[in-house]
Amino acid sequence: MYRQRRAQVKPAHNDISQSTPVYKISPSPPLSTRYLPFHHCLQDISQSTTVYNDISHSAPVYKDISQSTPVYKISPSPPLSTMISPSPPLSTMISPSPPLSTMISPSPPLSTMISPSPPLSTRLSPQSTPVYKISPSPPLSTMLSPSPPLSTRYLPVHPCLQDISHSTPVYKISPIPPLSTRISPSPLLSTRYLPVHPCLQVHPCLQDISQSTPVYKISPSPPLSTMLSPSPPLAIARSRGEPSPNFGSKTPFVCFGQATILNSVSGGRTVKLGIGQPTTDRYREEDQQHSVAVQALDLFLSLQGYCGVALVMQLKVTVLLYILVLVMQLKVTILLYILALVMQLKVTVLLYILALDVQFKVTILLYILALVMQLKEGDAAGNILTTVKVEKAVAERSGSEDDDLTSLSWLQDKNLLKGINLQVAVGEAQESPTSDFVDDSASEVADSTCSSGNSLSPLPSSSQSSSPSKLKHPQHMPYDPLIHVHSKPPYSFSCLIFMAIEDSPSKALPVKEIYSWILAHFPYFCKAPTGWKNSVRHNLSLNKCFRKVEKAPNLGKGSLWMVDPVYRPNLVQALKKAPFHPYSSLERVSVSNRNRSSGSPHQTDVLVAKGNSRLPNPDLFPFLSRRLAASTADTTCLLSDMTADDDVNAAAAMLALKHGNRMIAQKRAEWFRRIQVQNDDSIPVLLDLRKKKTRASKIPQGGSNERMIPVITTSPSEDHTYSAGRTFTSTPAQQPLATTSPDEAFEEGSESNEGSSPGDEPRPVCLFPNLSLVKVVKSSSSSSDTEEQRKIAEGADALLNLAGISTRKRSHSQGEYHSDNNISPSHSMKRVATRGRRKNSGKRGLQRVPVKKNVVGNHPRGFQRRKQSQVAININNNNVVSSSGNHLKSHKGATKLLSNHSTNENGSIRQLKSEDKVGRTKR
DNA sequence: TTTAGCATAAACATCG
DNA sequence: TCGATGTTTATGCTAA
Ligand SMILES: [Mg+2]
Repeated sequence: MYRQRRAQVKPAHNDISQSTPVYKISPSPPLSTRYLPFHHCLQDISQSTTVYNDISHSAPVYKDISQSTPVYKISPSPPLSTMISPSPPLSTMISPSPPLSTMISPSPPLSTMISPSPPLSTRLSPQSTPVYKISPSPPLSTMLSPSPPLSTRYLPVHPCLQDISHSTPVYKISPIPPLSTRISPSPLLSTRYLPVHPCLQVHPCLQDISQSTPVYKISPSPPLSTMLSPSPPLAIARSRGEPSPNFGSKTPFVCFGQATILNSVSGGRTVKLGIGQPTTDRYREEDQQHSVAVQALDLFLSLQGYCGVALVMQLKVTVLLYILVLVMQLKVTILLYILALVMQLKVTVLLYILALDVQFKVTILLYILALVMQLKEGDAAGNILTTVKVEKAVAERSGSEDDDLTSLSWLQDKNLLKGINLQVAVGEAQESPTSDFVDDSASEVADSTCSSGNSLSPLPSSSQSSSPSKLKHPQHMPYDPLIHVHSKPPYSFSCLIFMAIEDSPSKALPVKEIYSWILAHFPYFCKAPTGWKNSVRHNLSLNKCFRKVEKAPNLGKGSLWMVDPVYRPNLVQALKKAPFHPYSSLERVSVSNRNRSSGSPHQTDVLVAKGNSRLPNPDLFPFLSRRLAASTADTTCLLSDMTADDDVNAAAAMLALKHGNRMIAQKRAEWFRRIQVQNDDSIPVLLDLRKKKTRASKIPQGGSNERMIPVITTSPSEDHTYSAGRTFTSTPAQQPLATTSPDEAFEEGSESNEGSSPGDEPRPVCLFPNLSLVKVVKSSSSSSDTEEQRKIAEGADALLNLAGISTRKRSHSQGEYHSDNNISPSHSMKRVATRGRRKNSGKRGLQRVPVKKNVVGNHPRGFQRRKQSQVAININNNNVVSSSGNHLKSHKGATKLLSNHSTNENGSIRQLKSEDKVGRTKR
């Protein structure tokens, strides 16, 4: 089948591959930015010869492989994310022109790669026949304890290796310790192992290179999301309107249906597999190593395809590097992209492979990192950088076979997806180690209407790209915004905005920058309908968590938006509730594994706070990571110390502060201090930007000892949404200090008017039903104010500042137009005038006729309902315009209406909606 | 069924 | 005048 497809490869690809150096990855910046950078262990092996020389020169001391004593252990590489993020274009790295030494940056101490620490030479013993075995210290069995049969993970060894092994040292390449072990101590690492494609199944030639023991193992890679998310360049490029990385015919990587072996850097030949030509025949004309390589490659290719093989071989020295990358998409195109890098310098070589798949609506990326150590005698010039790319499209696939191939049926065949109906719900395949990757395609299946079936281009077609999936990314699978560009991010706009602002150095961004950030980090929006910008603005305006601050008039139009520090914890919490918040990916996997093993595969969205592991990737979110570090610590403290009733505990802490209760737990105080410090960080910015809003003028201090602290709730209902204002429930009567004008009285009441009504439904923060601001009186009796107290007081001050801000009615409240003279009085007057004009002109309110898309007959859908709701709107508007909050409160029905409306300003007239439904039902 | 949360669309105003 | 920005309202969907 695959051979057939290879025969169908477009000539253009062939031409390109022949006319341009294939190994020159891509001159196109967008594409290059997507490539993975060299791992540090790849860097400059040529210069860090210390260790290698030891090894190479002391070849005779090597132990015999027969002794099966682990000699080398290839230590796992650092988190891939650190390798990927700020990478220079790979093209610059892989370009054949520069010598390898120039490509390799200085010294990644190989010693750091090789563990345990004792020098290699000390652990090597001479042998007459230098057969080297590179194996990890722990037995494979211990490393792979709960994992599927090892045989499924072993890399095949081509017979060519056996031959070479006869004359040259054969190195046994030990498996890399699971990356996950470095990420999380989850015991269930096996579930993270990547499946091995059938073509990777143990080949007979694998058997017994030396001891009939498995030689290769594909080390599991960390979650893709953690590995691949960082690549902002691509997203940035997209956000700037630059064309998306084109894997089309101009890119040498796109060699559909053919395999290309590149031997570069050392001036090796470039050998290509001609389309439709027997690859083996061609390569038999090559020299030995190429022939071997080709044979191996051909073998793998002939085993069903879907695999990429990277082989690096050097004469008389054997290195096998093997990597599989699998990309699948249902019924459409499959792009398989593999980059394998192998460098040799007398000794070890690193193999590095990136597999990338970009596919419309279905994107599966498999990423595998392989490390191969290689020993070679003498020849220091034997550096070989070999890149093998096998890219393959199955656009022509049709019929059931396509489905089979694209629906991970081979996984089922291999019992990796036991009994999972991929067609129905691959997402159910939680038991599969590949479910994380499978689900994407599965999730896309539902709305996949793009079965063009003929799209060789890995990029989505125009029609495809115009209709990105509006379905949110499924929660049970890792999400990478840069990979799942067709899945709606599982973050709310609030979270997106929050992340954007937090990721900015100044913690304040204009809306345009927020757009840019979102575009850069979530390319989904590049092709999403433009309404999302409206949503962003809408969210900024309506969400109390975000505050508009004036910026210098010469900075252009618009304002800066920043996170209200008061609500920031809510946003943080909301972000953490997101299925794949930036700092959840790592632990998420372990949690997921845990759940899988415990038989609760569908609870993978449950996040477990695990301290610093929640921190965002600093490469991804440089500022956000720093910024959230403190809050993470706070949260960790909270989560670890506080019970589920965080709000209650927080409130208790507040009470303790209020009463000077020294009984407050040390950790609570510590947390509070941290909050204070954290807020102190932000307050100056906010206050500075909000100079016109002097808290002192609005919030009576009530004496030097009195402080008011906002109660920060963690109630889910008050996270960060429009109703976040409920967090600060305060009524004029009960919070007179916070009210200096009738307008403000209404504002406070309008936000939580039911709070003043006895018997109202309890609210989460109703531990202090009327206290959004808790007076904290610095205990005069505590004459021996400790430093801690002072800090607490400062924190209280800071929070008081925030309270001063928070107690002010925000601009989105119409009442503010009357009362807020601090922000641009002229502006306020304009607003007032505008509102009056609006009302008089009748453009709004009752006479506004929303344009509905869905109409029934000649009437917009919900016509009657709208008429009814408009009455409510009228009521509401009247109320607002007259600022007669009390009037509404006096009206029971209206109070109820406002109760709903005030708690969810966006969900306006829900009460009427329900009433209307009832009415219609009656009718 | 109700409610809250969220998204989306749209109208409209303001401003550079 | 136009586009970006900001506000507000309306409505639908979904999950709890
Ligand atoms: Mg706001």
